[in-house]
Amino acid sequence: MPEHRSRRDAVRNREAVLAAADALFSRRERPEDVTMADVAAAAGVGKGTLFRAFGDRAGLLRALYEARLVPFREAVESGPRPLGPGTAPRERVLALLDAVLCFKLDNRPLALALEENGNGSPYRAEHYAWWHGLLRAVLEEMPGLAEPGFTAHALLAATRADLVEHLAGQEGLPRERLRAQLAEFTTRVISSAPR
Amino acid sequence: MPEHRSRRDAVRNREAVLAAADALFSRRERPEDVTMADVAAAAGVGKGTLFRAFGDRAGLLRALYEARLVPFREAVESGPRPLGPGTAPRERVLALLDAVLCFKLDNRPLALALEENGNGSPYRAEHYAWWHGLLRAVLEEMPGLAEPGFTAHALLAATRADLVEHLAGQEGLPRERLRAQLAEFTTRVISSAPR
DNA sequence: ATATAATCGGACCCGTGGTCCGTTTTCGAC
DNA sequence: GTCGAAAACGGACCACGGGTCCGATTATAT
Repeated sequence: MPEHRSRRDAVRNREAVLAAADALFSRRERPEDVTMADVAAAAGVGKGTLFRAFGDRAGLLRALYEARLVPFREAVESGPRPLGPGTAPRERVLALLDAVLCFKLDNRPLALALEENGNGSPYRAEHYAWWHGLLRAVLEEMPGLAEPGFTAHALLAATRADLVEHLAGQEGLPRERLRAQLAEFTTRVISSAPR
Repeated sequence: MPEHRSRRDAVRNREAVLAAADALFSRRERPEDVTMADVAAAAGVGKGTLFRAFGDRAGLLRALYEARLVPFREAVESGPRPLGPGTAPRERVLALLDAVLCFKLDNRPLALALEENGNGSPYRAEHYAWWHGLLRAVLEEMPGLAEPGFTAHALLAATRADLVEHLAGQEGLPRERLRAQLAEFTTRVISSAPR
C-alpha cells in the first residue's frame, strides 16, 4: 500500500487552480495584472492553498507552461518527421524553431509572463535549458558550423516572447509572414560557412 | 528671453540623483533591489523630488541609459570608421553589433534593469527603435538580403541584456570570446543568400 | 465513531512604487 | 536689501501585490 497519496481535495484544488489560471492568462491581455488573488478567487480557493500547491508565482507559471509543453516534448522526442528524431539536421532545425515560434504564438500571454524578468532570468529556466540543449545537439551535427552553443542561443533569442508579441501584436504581422521570416533567417544562419 | 529656466536647486538635485543612481546601479549586482528610496537617500534628496524629476522608475532608468548612450550615438552618427557613416555595409553591421554588445557588457546592471519587462516591452523604448532603424537601414543596402526589418530584430535579440548576462556572468564566458562568437554569427547571417 | 494529520482559506504582514501637502528655497521686482 | 509669489523640497502617507500564519475544517485509517 502506498505511503500516502495526496488527499482528494488537494488534487482537486490543484486542478481547479491550474484550470482557472489557464483561463485567466489566456483571457487577460496583460499577464502582469493577473494577480495571485485573482487566480485563487477564480479557482474558488484561498490564497494559502494556492501558494502551498505551487510555492510562488513563478512556480504556478512554470507548472502551466510545462503542462502546455508536453505535446511538443513528445512530438520532438518520439514524434514523426520533421520534428521528431531521425530527421536531417537542416530540416529539423527549421522545424524546431518553427515549433517554438508557433508555441509562443499560441501561448502569448503565458510565455510573456514566464519570460518576464523578475522571476530570475529566463535562461535559468529548465525548459529553456532543454530547448537549448536540443537545438545545440542538432546544430552540432551540421558540418562547418562553429559555436553551436552560441548559435542556439541566438536563434532562440529570435523567438523571445516579447519580440513575438511586438511583431505579432503591436505591428500586426500575420502569423504566416512571421513564420516565413524566421525560417528565412534560420536558413541563412545554417546555410553557409563564414570566412 | 526665455520665460523661466529651471531653478538652481532643481538642476543640482537632478544631477545628484543621476550620479547617485549611476553609482548604485553600477555597484549592486541585482538591479531590482536598488530601490527608489535607496536612490533618493544616496542622493540626499526626498522621494518626492526624485519622482518629480523623472516621473517614475522607468523614467529614471531611461535617463541614465540615454546619458551613457550619448558617446555611442555620436560615434555612430558622425564618428570615424568602422562605426561611423561612410563605411561599407558589411563592415558596419559587424561594428554596430559589436558596439551594442560592448555597451551592454559595460553597462550590465543598467541594461538589465531597463530591459526588464514590467516597464513595458523593451521594443517600445525609443533607443531600441533607434538602433533597429539604423541597423535596418544598413542591412537594406546589402543586396540579396530579404527582410531587413526582421533580420535587424533577430540580430539585436542576440545581444539581449539577459542573454549577455547569462553568458558573461553565469557561464563566465570571457568578453573577447563572446564578441568573437557574435561576430561569427553575424557574419554568417549576412554572408549568404538563402535558397 | 474517533483520533490524527493534512489541508483549507482569508486575515494579516511587509516591502515597494508612487502621491500629497505643509515647509523651504529661489529669484525677479522694486 | 527686501519682499512676495511661484517653484521645489521631502518625508509621512497610501495602494497594492506577493507571500505567511494559524485556527477551523475535512479526509482517511483503525
